[in-house]
Amino acid sequence: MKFSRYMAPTLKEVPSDAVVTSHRLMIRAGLIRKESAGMYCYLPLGFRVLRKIMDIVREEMDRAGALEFLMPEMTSADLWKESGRWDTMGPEMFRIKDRNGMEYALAPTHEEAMTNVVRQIISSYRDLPVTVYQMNTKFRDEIRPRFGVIRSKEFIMKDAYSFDLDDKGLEASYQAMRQAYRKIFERCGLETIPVEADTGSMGGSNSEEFMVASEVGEEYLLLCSCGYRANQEKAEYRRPEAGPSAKPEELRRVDTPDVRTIDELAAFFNCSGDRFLKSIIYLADGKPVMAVVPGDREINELKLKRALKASELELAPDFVVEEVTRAPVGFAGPVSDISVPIIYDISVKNIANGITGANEQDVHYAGVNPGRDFAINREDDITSAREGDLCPHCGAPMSVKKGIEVGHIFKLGYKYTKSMNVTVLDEKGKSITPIMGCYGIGVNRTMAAIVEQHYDERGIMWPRSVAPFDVHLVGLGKSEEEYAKVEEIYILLREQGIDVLYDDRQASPGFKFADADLIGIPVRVTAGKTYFSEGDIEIKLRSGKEIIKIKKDSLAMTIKDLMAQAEAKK
RNA sequence: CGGGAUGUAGCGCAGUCCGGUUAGCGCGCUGCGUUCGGGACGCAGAAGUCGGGAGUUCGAAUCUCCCCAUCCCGACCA
Repeated sequence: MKFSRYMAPTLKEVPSDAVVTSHRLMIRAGLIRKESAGMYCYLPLGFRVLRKIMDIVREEMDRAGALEFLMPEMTSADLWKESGRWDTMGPEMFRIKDRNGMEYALAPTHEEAMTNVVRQIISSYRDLPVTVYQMNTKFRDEIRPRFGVIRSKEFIMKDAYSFDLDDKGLEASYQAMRQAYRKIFERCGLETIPVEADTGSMGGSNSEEFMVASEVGEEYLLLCSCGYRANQEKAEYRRPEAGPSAKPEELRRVDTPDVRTIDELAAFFNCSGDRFLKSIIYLADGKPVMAVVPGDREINELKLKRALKASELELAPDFVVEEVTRAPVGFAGPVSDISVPIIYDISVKNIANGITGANEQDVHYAGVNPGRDFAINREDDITSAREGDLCPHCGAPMSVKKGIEVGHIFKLGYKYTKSMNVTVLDEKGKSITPIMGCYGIGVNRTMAAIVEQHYDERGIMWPRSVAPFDVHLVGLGKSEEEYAKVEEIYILLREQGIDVLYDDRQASPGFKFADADLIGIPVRVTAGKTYFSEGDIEIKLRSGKEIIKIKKDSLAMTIKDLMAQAEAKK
């Protein structure tokens, strides 16, 4: 491809709305342009990269035996009603009507649609196991699209769904996908951290996310040297063996006029947040519950929901709090009698001489000791693990990293096959319900994540596997004759099956080098004055410094060797 | 949805507080010339509903009100 005929609008300056590195570089290198919030156009260079990623995904999915489909983007409301998600998906799902008033969803995911086709086709245990997949656009009315292509309203997802006869089969399908995912991300040049995850609104049990460590990640990961790794929303932690060995103080009432929040309390009592028993009233399936956690810990609502076995959980409105505690919001606590069930976080037990609300306006208790001043009848892990917490497996302190989720695999169970009534006959002619797994990769997000992991101050440094071109040929000719000589190289490389972007523009050398570095094609070939005088062509890797000089007849071979080496390193 | 910020040429910005003739600057773009190995230079140009609407005023990018859009921080997720 000749640069002069291409559309790769590189920029020196970044549009002011791009903040994170990958987003800035993708715009600067001319890969994408914003259409509007959360919607992006892929320009030719960007689309090439996207396609390379999709090719890798496709190869590995096919290798794992998955079957590729192409599903409609518009899915009828009936399907969603059948699974029950028409009501539960909420405003995140785009809904549209046709001229007859028929309702559809712009698919945010395809469990229903895939389950629906598959159930029409399978009828016997002989048809299973089967894993189907597609790469297609998903639509989500995100609360806040962000970070360019990392969180957008419209994105390409590879979504796969497995159908098995039993748990054992599901485990095998799940593991096959797990392996495929590892391979895919590895081939894309991405270092991923698989972590235990929550299953979210999709429903199901076992689940793992593939995370790319990054400052712009939206997830917090807890990592332990023993190999335990989990998403913060799921991560467990172990309570330290012995609590602080302070001498128990007398329980006493303290007047605390207008002191409510943990920050205000910490200032008032002049002590750190971990001394407080934060008591929050929730409505679990409509019924009030008090959750008590140390003041410096965050309640993890997912954990709490699970601990309470509730399907709906929300913070109680003020009037409920007032009713339950007989005091304004800010003075709740477990010491004085209270009529609602109380659940304690596991770390509450270790608090000595704590401080908590007295269920009375402007009064707190100090010198509060669990066991003596209140009984812990029900405790569970209901706060988020954090840096330094002890690993649930080995007890060592864990560390925290931010990550971008690029893939997610989970065992769905029977949620869709049951609600949508999918059955096959077993050997004995008896109807059985298959069990499902589901596996997603955010393709655009993967592209952004690759940039996040491969750049320097000059621009992107694409891994060869996903680079838009193999070679960036910089021509530095001045006369028509010199241009013709460079063009010979271009033709020669193309004839050798090498994908080359040839910078044939009339511009200064520095300008062309800067663009080459920005775009980040792994191999740069320069034909300039040493070529015109002595026939020396220069090869430089984007990731390296040294320049190899070479004659024209061995150029193609050398480049192929370089490419093969890069491949072998992986 | 709550909190914060921004909106002036394709991009980056100044001007707005304190209203006043043809709205500036840099990059990019067009033409000519000189350059040519790390974002060259000179000269000449093209390009603007000042986010939109209403209002105040002799006069509005600038003041007032309403609306819209975008970005950042929180709850959703690939």
